[in-house]
Amino acid sequence: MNQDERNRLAEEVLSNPRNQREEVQALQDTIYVIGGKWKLPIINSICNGNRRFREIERSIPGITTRMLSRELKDMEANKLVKRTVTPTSPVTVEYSPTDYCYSFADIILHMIKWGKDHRERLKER
Amino acid sequence: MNQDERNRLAEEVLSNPRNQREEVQALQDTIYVIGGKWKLPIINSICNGNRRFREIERSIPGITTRMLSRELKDMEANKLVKRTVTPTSPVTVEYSPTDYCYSFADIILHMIKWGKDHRERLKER
DNA sequence: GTTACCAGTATCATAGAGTATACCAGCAAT
DNA sequence: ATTGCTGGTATACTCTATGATACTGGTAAC
Repeated sequence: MNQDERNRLAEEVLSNPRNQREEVQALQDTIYVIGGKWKLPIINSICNGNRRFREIERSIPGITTRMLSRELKDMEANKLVKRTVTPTSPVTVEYSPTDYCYSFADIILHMIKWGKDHRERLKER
Repeated sequence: MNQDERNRLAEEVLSNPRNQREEVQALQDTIYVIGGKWKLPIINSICNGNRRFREIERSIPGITTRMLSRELKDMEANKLVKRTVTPTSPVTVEYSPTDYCYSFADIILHMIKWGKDHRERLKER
């Protein structure tokens, strides 16, 4: 992201000093939806093409079956993912991203970038 | 953020499918640093020009003195903010953002934008 | 018939994130 | 002398997000 682009976004997003309250609100709303340790990694995994439960599970080191199950339910309720069951035998379950889910792409990309830069910075010492 | 810009960022950040692990790592590192309910609102507040303890506190509805105190200590230890004491009487304490702190600007801007868009979406129903 | 994969659920335990409330010393203004 | 500001601490409590472990019912492969 270059400075021009950042300025444009800042101008679009940040209104005037008076609306700081509104901005904090917006920030906290977002944190509420994608907060916690696993939601963003899950969104990222599904947006990266993982669809099946175990596939998603394996793609996220450290997550437990229980947490994945809970988060996916939560995210399905919030229309972040779509759960499709195909009645093969045994049943095939697929999770797919919604448009809503993709609306976090920018945030996730920036967070991945930050994390990578962070590692680099640590290495340099 | 337009599609071109997004593609450029995606290309820069997302390597190839083989490095999904690394991406999850990067994402989780970032979540670890700015996770929780208050860190991002605090960073945002300080980057917006708030400097004094009570000033920051008042700018973030709902936060308690204790949480702000804890988080600021944590963030100072992690070089996210700088604490300056001026020996006036009584002493004046100022918190100021470091460059490191500003490196979250993009993420915060996008999260504020997401939160605002989210509210709009809810209104429309 | 044993092992392994799928998509989960059930149960129990726990650290630590977050809340509530009160309090402190130093100073200024009324 | 009382109220209110500053920059916090202290104590006690709740609660929920997360972790660990085990289990299930169906299927297929060896």
